[in-house]
This record gives sequence, C-alpha cells and structure tokens, in this order.
Amino acid sequence: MSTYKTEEDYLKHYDPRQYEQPLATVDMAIFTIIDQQLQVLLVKRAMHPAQGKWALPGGFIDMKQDKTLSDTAYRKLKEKTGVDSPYLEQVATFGDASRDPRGWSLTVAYFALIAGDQLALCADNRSEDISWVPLSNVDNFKLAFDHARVLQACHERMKAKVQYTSLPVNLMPAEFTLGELQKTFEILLDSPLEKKAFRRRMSDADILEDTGELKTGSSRPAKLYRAKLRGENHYFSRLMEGPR
Amino acid sequence: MSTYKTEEDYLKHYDPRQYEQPLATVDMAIFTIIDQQLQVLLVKRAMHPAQGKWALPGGFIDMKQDKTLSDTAYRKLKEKTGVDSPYLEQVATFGDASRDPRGWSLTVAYFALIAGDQLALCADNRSEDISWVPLSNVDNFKLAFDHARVLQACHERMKAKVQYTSLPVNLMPAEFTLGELQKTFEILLDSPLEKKAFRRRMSDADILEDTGELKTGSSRPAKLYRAKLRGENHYFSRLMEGPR
DNA sequence: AGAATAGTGTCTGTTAGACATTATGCT
DNA sequence: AGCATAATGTCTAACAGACACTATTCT
Repeated sequence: MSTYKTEEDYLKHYDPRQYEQPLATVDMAIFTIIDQQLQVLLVKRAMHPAQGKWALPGGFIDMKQDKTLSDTAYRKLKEKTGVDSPYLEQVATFGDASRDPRGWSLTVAYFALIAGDQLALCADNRSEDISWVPLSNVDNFKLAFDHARVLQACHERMKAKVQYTSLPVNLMPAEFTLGELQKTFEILLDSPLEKKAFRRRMSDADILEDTGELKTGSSRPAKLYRAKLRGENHYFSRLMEGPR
Repeated sequence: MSTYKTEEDYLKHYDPRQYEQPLATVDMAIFTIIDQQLQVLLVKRAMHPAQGKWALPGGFIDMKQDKTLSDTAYRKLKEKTGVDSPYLEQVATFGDASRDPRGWSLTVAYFALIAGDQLALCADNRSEDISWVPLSNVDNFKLAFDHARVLQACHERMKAKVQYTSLPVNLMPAEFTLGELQKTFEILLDSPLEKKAFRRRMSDADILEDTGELKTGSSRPAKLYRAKLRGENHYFSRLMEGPR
C-alpha cells in the first residue's frame, strides 16, 4: 500500500527526477527512390558523440514540443526534408546500456517513405552534411551508434511489407502508370515481377483509380492512376513471389 | 561544431541529468490458454498512480539490473509468473505527454506466450492482486493508463501472426497431438479451421517431429509430436483463412 | 515500317477448402 | 457393436506464374 492517501497527494509529492531515466530518442530511416535506386537519408553528426560519423536522422524527444512519440518523428522528418506528410511507420525500439556512450539509452525506430513528387522540396537541403545514399552503398558508411542495426531492421520491415501490402504506392507521385508502380515494387524488392500477375493483383485489390488521363512518351501512352486512399495499405492474402 | 576537442572530453563533462527524459517502462501482455480460452495476466496496482486498478504487468527499466530492454521484459515476466523462457516479442512503443499522470512517458509493449506445461509454475502466484483473465472478459476491467490500447495492440499483433506463422506452437506443452495444436490455433484465431488443410499445412512446413509415442484417450490414439525448434516461427506464404 | 512499351488472353501448376472415407482405440 | 476421434483420399475452385499475343504511339 502506498503511503499517500490519494493520487493527487501522491502526484503532488512526485518528483520525476527521483529516478534517472534512460535517454530516449527517435531515429528514422527515410527512404525514397532516386535514379531507379532505393536511397536512405543520412546525416553527418555535427556534435559529439560520434562527431563526424554518418547516422540516421533523429534526436531526443522534446517533452515541451512533442505531444506524442510520432510528433518527434514528424518533427525530425520535417527538419531534415521539409516534407510533412510522408508515410510513417514505427518499426521497433532498441535499448541497452552500451549503444550510446552517454549511458543507458533507447531509440524508437521509424521508417518513412517520401514520394517522388515531394522530393523537390528537400533538394535545397542537400548540403555537405546530409545526403541521400543508395542502400547498396550504405555498407561503405560506418554508421554511428547501432544505426547499422537499426537501419537493417527498418529495411527488412519495409521489404517484408512490400511482399504482402500495397506499401510502394506511398512512394509514388500523385499520378502514375502501372508500369511505374511495378518498377517501384521491383526496386524495393530488388527482384523482377511478372507483369500480368502484378496487374491482376492491383486490379483485384481495387486500390487504384483511373484518372482518365494518359501519360505519353516514346511509345504507347499508358493510363494514369491515382491511389484511392493514401497512407493506408491494402493487405494481400498471399505474398508477392516473383519468378521462381 | 562542438566546443569539446575530443569525445572523451565531451563525455567527461556530460551530465545525463542535464535534460529531463521521459519515464520509460516496459509493459507486457502475457498470454496463455486455460479452460480452452485465451487468457491474459493482469495485476492489481498496489501503489499510486492508478492504485487499485488492474493493469498489464510491467514496470520501469532498471538501469542497474537490466543490460537491455528485453532484460526488463524477462525480469518482469519472471517476477510475475516464475517462467523464464517464454516466447517473447516486442510489439510497439507508446509514448505521449498524458498517458501517465506523472508526466511524459513511454512504454515498450511486449507480448509473451506461456506454454501449458509451464503454467503450473505460477499457480502459487495467483493471489488476490494478480489474475488470469479471459480475453473475452477483459472489457469488464477498466485498465489503468492506456493499457486497454496497449493490450489491444498486443492481441492484434498476436492474432495476425497466427494467420501466417507457426506461433501457436509456443503455447503447446513439450509433446502434443495435431488435434490439440489445431484447437490452439482455433482458440487464438477465434475461428474454426479445416482439419485436412491444417494438417497439410503443418506437414508441408516440416516443423514437427513425430515422437513415436501415442496419446491414448477415449477414442483412437493420436500421434504425439514435438516442435523441431522452439522459439522460432515458421512463416507461411499464405494466410490461414478458415472456412469461407 | 520498326521500335518500344501498354495492355490482354489463356494455359498450367499449386494449393487451400470441402467433405467423404477409412482407421483404430474405447466402453 | 457402436461411438468418438484420428488420419487420409480426392475433387474443386481460386489464383499466381508463364508467356504469347494484340494495341497504340513515336521516330
């Protein structure tokens, strides 16, 4: 039994500084496609610890500014990219005594997808200390803290979801062709897909809307579609398998 | 640029109390099957805040005792149930300014599955203030904090995984029949399954081992199986759908 | 015309659902 | 024998993979 009569009484005497808490941060893997390649945003750390090392964008929860955990994620994302309505998904939380030299720390990892047509917004941010890096090249960066592990978890979760949801739609501009959408799936999965099977799957899912317009190019024009609902994924009952 | 020359220098002057951190806890939904029903362990809070209310077992990360986040989860689980090698999976982290009256807090939610044959261990723990509650009855408990939401997330994740993994094997005793395993799937999914489809699925997955023994009862004896590997799940490429 | 990409028709193999049938122990 | 449950045989519907074929625009 508590020594306080009421909860108000207890709270009046409660000092949050009584017990030291772990450091709490949010880190995120922000993915986009540039030059037909999956890329992730990395920042070069300006301050200690791990000064000069590349890391996932992120930072401490600001108990003043952030009402919720995802506020922290959205705030960091806005700071780094200027984008404010990406697809955002929490992946996992990593916490232990040694991942940060400042002490016991935990980080809540998110991944974000930024559509091609939002990318222009953050072009001016491409300074020396912030850069899109192809995932195929990320091994050449010695990431700070345990960010290699965090990034891997984000990448794996994202790839897994591409196999059974319509997740890649979130990387598309407002209007796109089925060919472009398929290409996006293929880049994320790093594996080719059958055209007919892919189109059947999309058609059965009923998640796309014909705009009535056509995209003309160097060959037969393709129908332009838009997503019926953005931000929400459709779940398929089978995995997308690709050629055997 | 930092004002410190080296990282050592920076760390020497670093005071973790400089910035107040959110309260960090681990909460868990511990599931088992009793009386052919899915049940979850709830504890009655002995202390403020939310004194007297029922809640998911959990508590603060102990930076002294716990090397990692999952250490906290295992420690709490051991304290409440006596079980020390359950199936344990992190679900999500919930954090905001208002979920705990003491201030900005976050909780990392886990779910655990306890096999039938480990249950005896915690029978003596069934005191007034800790109890297995059928999930169908949990709505009658006004859970503390945001634990209703946390429990719901744990339950949904668990149910979803039953549809495409061999997760329910972790709720089985060391040896079991296919009929018993199917019954466990059905309890978790809250939906009947086709016997032949179920057995074909298990057989194709090649995750069970015939013990050579039989379980006799009031009718034809059934073969006893054991899991080839405990703690690891098999992933199916299709969802288990049940009758249409 | 020929290149290039969009879009469709259709065959096949795999597998889950349905349900009938056989098997084997118990009382 | 008759009941109860275990275990299997087998038909069918659904659907993904494969790939050929047609369609439409551009140069």
